Amino acid sequence: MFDFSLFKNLNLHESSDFISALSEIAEFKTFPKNHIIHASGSICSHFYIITKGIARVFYFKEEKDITVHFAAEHDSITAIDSLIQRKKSKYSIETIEETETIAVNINSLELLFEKEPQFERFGRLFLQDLYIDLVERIDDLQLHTAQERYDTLLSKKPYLFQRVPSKHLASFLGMTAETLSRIKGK
Amino acid sequence: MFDFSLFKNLNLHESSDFISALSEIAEFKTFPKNHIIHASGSICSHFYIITKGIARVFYFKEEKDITVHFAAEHDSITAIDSLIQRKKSKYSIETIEETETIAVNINSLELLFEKEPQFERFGRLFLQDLYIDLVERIDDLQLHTAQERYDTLLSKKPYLFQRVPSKHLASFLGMTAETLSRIKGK
DNA sequence: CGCCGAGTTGAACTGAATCAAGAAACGTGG
DNA sequence: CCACGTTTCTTGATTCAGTTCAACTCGGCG
Repeated sequence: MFDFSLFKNLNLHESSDFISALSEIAEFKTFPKNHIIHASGSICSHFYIITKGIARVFYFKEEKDITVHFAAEHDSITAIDSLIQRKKSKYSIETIEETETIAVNINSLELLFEKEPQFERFGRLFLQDLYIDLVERIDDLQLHTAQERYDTLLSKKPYLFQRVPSKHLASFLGMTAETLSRIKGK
Repeated sequence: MFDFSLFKNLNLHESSDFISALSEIAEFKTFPKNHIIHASGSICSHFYIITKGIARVFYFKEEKDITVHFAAEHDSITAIDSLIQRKKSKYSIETIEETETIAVNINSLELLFEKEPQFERFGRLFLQDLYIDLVERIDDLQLHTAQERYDTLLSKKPYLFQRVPSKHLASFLGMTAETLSRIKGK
């Protein structure tokens, strides 16, 4: 069985049955640095829990590479639009460091939800967390200056500034690389 | 039984059992114009499906009244943070016109999910729709000009421009009332 | 009729983007 | 392990979209 305690969104006490079931449809996968785990335009087949390393979700908007999500140890990562709508994803997933993951096949997960409806609960709770994250991100983008957005991210996820190229941080923060550089220089 | 065909997020063919169950925990409620249905700082007890009228979700950020959601006929409205986290909401809900709703008690809904886990599916599908909406909103705010955001909303929900005061549209679009006025004036 | 909030219009200001050029870091092959 | 070319980062000058502030108009309602 996999060690799902590595995944912060699961509460082990409440969900050991689910974890057993999950283990049966999961497998270890390791990817080298700067590797495209999932390419946009295809349906994303897996949901990944990162046990080591760091990765990002991004897409191209008018030729610009926009990062929308970072995931490090204990985080999960997937092409969320594909997972939700079961259609080709506009997002790609790329490792930033060499990355070790527990990969859960999404079709198998759907089958599990059908067979054991009580596990739907975890799908819902997981989406709820994602939703809250997204709401905070909107607040941030709509109501704060570049400096404030930088400060917020720095306090929430300081390790990103050590491990991720600035250009990706800049697009994630909704500013140009130049602006981020100037903010850092102070 | 209530006519849930009035709610676009439910597919009647797939979910008639769920609709029967939902009907038993729902009731009609009508609110006058400019009425606060739910006040921030309290836990939101209901989830509303609007059958007539229009309402908005808003909150105060540094004294400014920010609208984050509009709902008209066939839409649902609730204080989403309260619904998800079962805690005091930072959002308020206010009618813009006289509004008729089907009100579903959230505690009853939770009990229903516990008793009939197969209904969790609807909770998940509903959240998925919300999530997709939110992702589109982030894209919009982060990557488009005020003019483009105006154009997008005008094509998606033209009726808002007839029925909602401009100041609320402006805050929803992430711009000042002055900027919106200038854009409209062209 | 007069008031007040909402909407409009103009002028000045500003945060951040763009454009440009140079410096530093990176990885790739010899 | 170094040399080279490419990408990333920094720094400066300029521009621009959108905000702020202020004055004025309009429309609804007591």
